[in-house]
Amino acid sequence: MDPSCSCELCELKELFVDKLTGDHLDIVCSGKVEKDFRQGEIIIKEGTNIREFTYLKSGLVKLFRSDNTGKEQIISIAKPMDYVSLLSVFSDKQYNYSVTALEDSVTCSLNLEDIKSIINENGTLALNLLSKMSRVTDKLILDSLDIRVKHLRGRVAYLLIYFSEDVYSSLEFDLPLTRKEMAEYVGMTTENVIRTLSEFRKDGILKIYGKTIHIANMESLQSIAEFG
Amino acid sequence: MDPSCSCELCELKELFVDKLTGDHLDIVCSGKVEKDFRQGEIIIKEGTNIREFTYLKSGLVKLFRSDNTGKEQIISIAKPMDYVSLLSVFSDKQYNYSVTALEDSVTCSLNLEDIKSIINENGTLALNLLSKMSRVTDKLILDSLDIRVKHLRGRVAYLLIYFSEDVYSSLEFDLPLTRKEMAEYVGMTTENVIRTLSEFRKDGILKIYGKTIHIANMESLQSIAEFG
DNA sequence: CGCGGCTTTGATGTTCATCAAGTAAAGTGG
DNA sequence: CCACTTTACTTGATGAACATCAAAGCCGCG
Repeated sequence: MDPSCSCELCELKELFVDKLTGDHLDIVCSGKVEKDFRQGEIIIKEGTNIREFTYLKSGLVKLFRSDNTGKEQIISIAKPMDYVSLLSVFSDKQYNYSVTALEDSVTCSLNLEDIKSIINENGTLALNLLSKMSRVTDKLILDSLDIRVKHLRGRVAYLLIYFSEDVYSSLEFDLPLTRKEMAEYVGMTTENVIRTLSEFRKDGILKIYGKTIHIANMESLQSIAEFG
Repeated sequence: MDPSCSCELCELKELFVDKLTGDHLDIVCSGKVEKDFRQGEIIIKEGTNIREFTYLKSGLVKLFRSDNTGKEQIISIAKPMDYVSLLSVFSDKQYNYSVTALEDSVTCSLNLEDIKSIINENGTLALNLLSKMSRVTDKLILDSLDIRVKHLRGRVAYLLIYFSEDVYSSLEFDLPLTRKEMAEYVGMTTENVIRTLSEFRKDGILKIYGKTIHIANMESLQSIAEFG
């Protein structure tokens, strides 16, 4: 293996690079493009052509789409190793959603045609991708179904637990979303996100300092997320 | 190609069988199991192990899951050529949803381990599956997002148009779902499904004879589905 | 028949969005 | 660094959308 290829150090290695050999590895390694994004910057814009296979190396991003009236709906929050361009990549010509950076982020892009032709010749890689993709979309679908049946309190609780456990691994963290974005994610209004947070604060479940959230009673929060 | 293999006649041929050769074809053809189901019968039960790759040859089925209180939520309606066991197959050990027949149906099942090992050696098939899977799950995700932002009238209109255009290709058809199931699909109550249907009838958009629906004004219905 | 499931309609109450108004925080230009 | 503007956040009041509860008609089936 080419020791000069910095993919050696990438966390995606085990999923991707380890399955490649010789020419394929060269194609991927030499064709890759790393990009830095500052918080708030647009990574992918709805309607543009899909030419690359992009994934997130570090940071945090949101996937969202705009409806006919211009209102935004957040589809998903993705952290490193959740592919960014997994949705649509193999089914569509154009992105039907946008991606922006919630925190400073680094992406790595590979030429999609290259990837496709490599998959064509490498079944193991393909099976890996199928499995990875299946996991990601399954979670997305189940989450979306979950959100639909929950009341507002349950939705907000759900979101806070997600950040606490899956993203920051801490009971105290800075919310990477505005109140408005939280609303766009779980399908409610900004006002009611705020009201629900205030209720949680009054009930002693949360301590809130602007964007900083401290979960004081995780058990209550979890039971609200489940049954609320 | 073995002329005795009835897969020759299957509609799935172009997606699947055409990509296979020699031994692989034999494995798939000889290992396949066709099953008949009567309306209402259970095809797949939530929680059982995934051992087969199952798809629908004819009929109509519903995918649904049961929440902790026993209430059912319909995830999707699938017609022939929409894979039945696409969700979860490559990511999970067990089904996290059930499938039952809405109309008399015929399925064909292949051994999942066989399929996986074939994919492992056949990148073209894998790429096809990736693409097919991507289309199916993308649609599921976008539909779920759509439903979340629509009002009740919009959701019911949406469902009626789906049956009229995608399933029965006719302005008049028999609803394969009970009112209760319609409610479970679009996330509302049975009473409000009925009320909404009655409103559409009073507005001259529908004619309703029990389970038989005649769409009298498709344009109105479409505009309700889009903006309601 | 009569029982049980599906359907329908009406009355009532709750949840949530909308509207309005005000405070705090964060940029922006002089 | 301070006035100024803009954007985010917060709270209360009101009304609309929707769920829940209750009751009755319909229809197939034993």
